Amino acid sequence: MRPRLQDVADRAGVSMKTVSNVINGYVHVSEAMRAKVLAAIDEVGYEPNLSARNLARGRAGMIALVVPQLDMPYFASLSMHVLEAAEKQGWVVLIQQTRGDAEKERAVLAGRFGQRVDGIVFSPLRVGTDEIRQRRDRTPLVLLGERPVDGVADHVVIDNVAAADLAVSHLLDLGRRRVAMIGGPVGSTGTHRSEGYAAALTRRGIAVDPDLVVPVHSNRGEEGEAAMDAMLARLDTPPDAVFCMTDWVALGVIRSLHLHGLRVPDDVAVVGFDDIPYSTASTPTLTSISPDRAAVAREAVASLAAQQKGEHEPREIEVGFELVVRESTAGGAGLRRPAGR
Amino acid sequence: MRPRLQDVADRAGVSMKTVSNVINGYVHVSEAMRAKVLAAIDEVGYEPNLSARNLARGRAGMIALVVPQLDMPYFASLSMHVLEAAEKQGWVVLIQQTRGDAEKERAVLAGRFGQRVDGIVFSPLRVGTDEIRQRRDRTPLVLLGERPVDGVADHVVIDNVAAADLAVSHLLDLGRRRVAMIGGPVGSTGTHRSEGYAAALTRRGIAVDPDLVVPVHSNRGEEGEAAMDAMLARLDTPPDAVFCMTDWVALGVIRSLHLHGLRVPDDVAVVGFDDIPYSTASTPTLTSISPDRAAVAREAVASLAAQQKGEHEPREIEVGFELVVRESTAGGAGLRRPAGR
DNA sequence: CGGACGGTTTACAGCGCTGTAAAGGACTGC
DNA sequence: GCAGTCCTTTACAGCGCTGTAAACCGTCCG
Repeated sequence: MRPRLQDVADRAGVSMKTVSNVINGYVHVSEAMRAKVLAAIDEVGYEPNLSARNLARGRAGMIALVVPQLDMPYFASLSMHVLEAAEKQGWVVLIQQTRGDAEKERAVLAGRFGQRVDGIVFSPLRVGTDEIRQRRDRTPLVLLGERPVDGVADHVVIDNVAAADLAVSHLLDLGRRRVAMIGGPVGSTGTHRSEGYAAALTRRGIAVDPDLVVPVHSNRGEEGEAAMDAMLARLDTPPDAVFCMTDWVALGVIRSLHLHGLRVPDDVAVVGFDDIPYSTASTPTLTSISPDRAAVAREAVASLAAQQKGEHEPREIEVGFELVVRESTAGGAGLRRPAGR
Repeated sequence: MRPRLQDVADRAGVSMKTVSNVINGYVHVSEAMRAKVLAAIDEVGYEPNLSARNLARGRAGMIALVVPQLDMPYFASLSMHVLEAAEKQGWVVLIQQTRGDAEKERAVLAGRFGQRVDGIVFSPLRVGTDEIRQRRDRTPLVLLGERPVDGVADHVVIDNVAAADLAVSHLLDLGRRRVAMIGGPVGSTGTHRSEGYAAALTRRGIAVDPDLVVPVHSNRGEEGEAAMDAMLARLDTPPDAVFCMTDWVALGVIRSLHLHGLRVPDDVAVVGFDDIPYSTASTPTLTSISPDRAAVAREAVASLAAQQKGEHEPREIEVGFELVVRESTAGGAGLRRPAGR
């Protein structure tokens, strides 16, 4: 079997607890003792058993991150940041995917992690306020994303209304007037962004034209392309700008425009949302709303830490975003990578 | 405190072990007893403590997945598949990033997971055969990726030489003769792919032209774009095809070609590697080598399961790939999504 | 020189669960 | 009616670690 604490203790001729003290960096251990124990640890090749430690300590040293799907660029990037933020807190991260399955989401709330984790960072697509309120599990929980939570748990978000408003206002500032939107308002994901879209137009005295709004049912590029195709087939005059719910959709939209002989941004300017890494590799590079994902991750982890320390009043935590202007709205002249990273 | 097994037992008026049997689906429990216990579990709101269970069972029910960086599309997608394959085995997954840091990679080998996991899926960038051979930790380990491992541990790979050969042969089949390569051979990542590139050319009696080979130092699109820019600046006649080490690099290359007024694929055909999701959203869509990631994940998890059952002879496990032909080599006529998904 | 004191080490219980082995009951066949 | 058998339930130790409290030990001070 693997060496245990007791084996090290025997080897060094000390008590188990002293070895434990050395391992955990307890201060009042003499230098001689420390050296002797460390040597013994090395000799027997000891590694602590974390299950046992967790049981004894009553803490897991681990949090769960629950996201819809890891190969979606937004969640991949977010996960990366959560891993980093958690590491700084001394937590390792267990990742779980729901694929938007309501049953799996409920299982998360029902305590499927069984005290194996000290907290849960959860990005739900299906479960709502009621189900969250009724959960019995006491594991600290923090929610991400746009679904409303009505103060039943900590919630980290960006102001999607303001972000969409900023994106659309940017298009209007460029002189565009027929601004289409691809990707809303069906499904709650787009609700806030649709709201921002409408707000920006209304402020300039432009009415929302239903002909210029096409919903998509996933965030895939193909969906964006098909939606743009459909819109162009329907209209006599194409829009002069498009606001897209996500960057991936925007890439599809650009593709559609290109295949219809429309130039981006000369004929049609395009803005995306999320600022995925490929924004700078596409042709043209993509203007996009860039949420501060690092901040989302940091705040989420901080929330769990606070809850673990006993904080219990649910908070709504807002983090920043910025508009990164690239070729798909600003064009190519001297702007090959205008505000890129 | 949270309810424990004993609390449920008291409530139901049975022994702890019977409750345990019910929870673990032990067969020889009478229906009446099962119902009584389940009711008690529900009444007190019991959830098993997994740390305690793991300690008692001597198994963790968890594996670690160690990758360089989660926001790289290849690893994001791979991670998704590993999560799914692990779930089928009843394992949850702890994810850790190394960012290619040699120290962190060594820590993985040194047993930093301390029996908290039943196995490790590791995609190393730095550590080599020797370090792996010398590790003392006995946790089952399976390696992914192209670094050679000389039979010191299970290893899941695709045949990168054959894959690159196939990609380049495809370009040659199209009648291209000046086939450039972006992304090798510096750094071991590209070695096999470079080999396949050379093999395909040689087989047709074409010599490798060093002027047509530009290494890149990361897989970012910007690097690909810069590399292509440099090559075009250097050459009198541009290549008529480019084989790129990754899709992301290919997107940058296409961008560079576009900005130099070269048409893809009419003037220059482009092939990528990895088949990232955006391959179908770019303009043009991208021809690419598509490794069977699901198989990689499946085999990796199966390897850990086998090792846990006592299997000890390290194996080299090869999984499949395919060439997905899209617009960047086949062009647009009737081929808008030629061999897409 | 005795007692108080602070630094250092130890003994031991217990975290919550499961494996083992054995006890308890019901049923079977002779 | 009794032993043998099978199904069901229980008792208990122990997984490997840490927290608590107490023991130990040398030093300092009055």
